[in-house]
Amino acid sequence: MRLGPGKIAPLPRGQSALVHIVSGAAKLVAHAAAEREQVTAFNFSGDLVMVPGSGPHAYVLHTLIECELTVFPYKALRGAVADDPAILARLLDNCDAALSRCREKALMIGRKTASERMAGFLVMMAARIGEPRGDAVLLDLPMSRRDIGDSLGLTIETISRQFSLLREARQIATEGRSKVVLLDFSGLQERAGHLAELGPAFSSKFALDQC
Amino acid sequence: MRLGPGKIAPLPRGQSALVHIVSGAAKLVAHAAAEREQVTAFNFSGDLVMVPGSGPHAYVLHTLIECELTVFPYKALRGAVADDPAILARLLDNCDAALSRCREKALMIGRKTASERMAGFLVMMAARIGEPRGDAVLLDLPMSRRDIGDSLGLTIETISRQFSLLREARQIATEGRSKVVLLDFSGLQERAGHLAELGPAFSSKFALDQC
DNA sequence: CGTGTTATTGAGTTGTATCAATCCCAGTGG
DNA sequence: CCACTGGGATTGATACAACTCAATAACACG
Repeated sequence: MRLGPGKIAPLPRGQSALVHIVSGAAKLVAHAAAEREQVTAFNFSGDLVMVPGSGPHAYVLHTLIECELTVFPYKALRGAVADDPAILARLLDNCDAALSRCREKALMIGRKTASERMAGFLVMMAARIGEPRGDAVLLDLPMSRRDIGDSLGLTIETISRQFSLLREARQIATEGRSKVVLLDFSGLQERAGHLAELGPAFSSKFALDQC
Repeated sequence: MRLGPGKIAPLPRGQSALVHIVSGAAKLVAHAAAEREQVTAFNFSGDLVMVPGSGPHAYVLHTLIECELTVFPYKALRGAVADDPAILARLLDNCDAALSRCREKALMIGRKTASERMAGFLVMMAARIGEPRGDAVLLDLPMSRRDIGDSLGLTIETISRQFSLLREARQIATEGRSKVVLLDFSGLQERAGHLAELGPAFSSKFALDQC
């Protein structure tokens, strides 16, 4: 399946789906109420995303840029591989990594300031899609300020102000709407309040989804 | 392993552990910084909890009341069952349920008001440890106001004020510090902003952990 | 080079945190 | 059985971080 940017992935209704992002970038969105959305995860090429089909809130997978997707109805897939230890183990490791990231996200949203969340987001994105440029890291973010806000539990205005503060602090530089240069990576980690480096669950490999 | 109330479960350092709560109740705590903790999950008898051993923040399992625990070093367990599809499938389903709950929690913390979070918490706890009493549901909460606050990303004072508001609204009644009677369950669901009933991932069975 | 969308910046408001007193229970010992 | 006691809970007053509303600026696209 190929989708243009800003599209909603057509998934089977009423049941969970496992989506493989062959290429592109997407966001998994939970709908809390009208005009109140929470971005559960950002996903990039190679990721496997579990999209819940039932529960107290509705989930939707939005493309950020053009995407190639492969969609599996989860229940059927789960039944078909019930006696294939290799695939089960792979799914388990993916799910475990996604759980770790989701917990980190809950901690970030629940107990961190806007400044700490912003720095944590940039460090996380650097681990996912950052390209080293000497001492600095180059990021080309496919998501809007609104998406970042919906991911961190903040408003677009607060995101924008945090970008401005980080620019003033000379920890980042921005080029256009989407490009960000992380000039002081260790400073950002410190600002994020991280105790240690990000582990394997936060890198690109074996990612069921990203937070 | 048997532990009294308010104890920290002794787990192997530097590696992840899978803990089976044979009996009792516990909380999984993430340490953001001094005096800033996030309760990642509450767990009750029968639960399997994954306690991450590495990552950007430190995790600890605290008992709330007396507990019997069985601790497995996760890496060793994961290696030992690598070709056992039944156990892998069980772990996968547990992990999947935990991920669903953690996502709901992230949504709750990121995009809901104190009132909605409090109602959501009570509905969630009712699904876990509630006892029906005619139209009402009886809850005996093993955790303190501080624990609830650390779980919902709020302070003890805000939790206390929300309890008072719910009492004034005649949606709950309280007896002593720990007992809560949910007098208007559907009203609480509505207040929580839930679109549908809680699904199987939120009941007691097959719970890797609770949010 | 318009034109519409997204981002930035400013001013003012608000929900929750913080600080500070009580108050109330659950143990403990008399 | 009941006073004592200490930690948790409640309530009130105030502060502040982030939200909301509003106006301008910057970018991307045709």
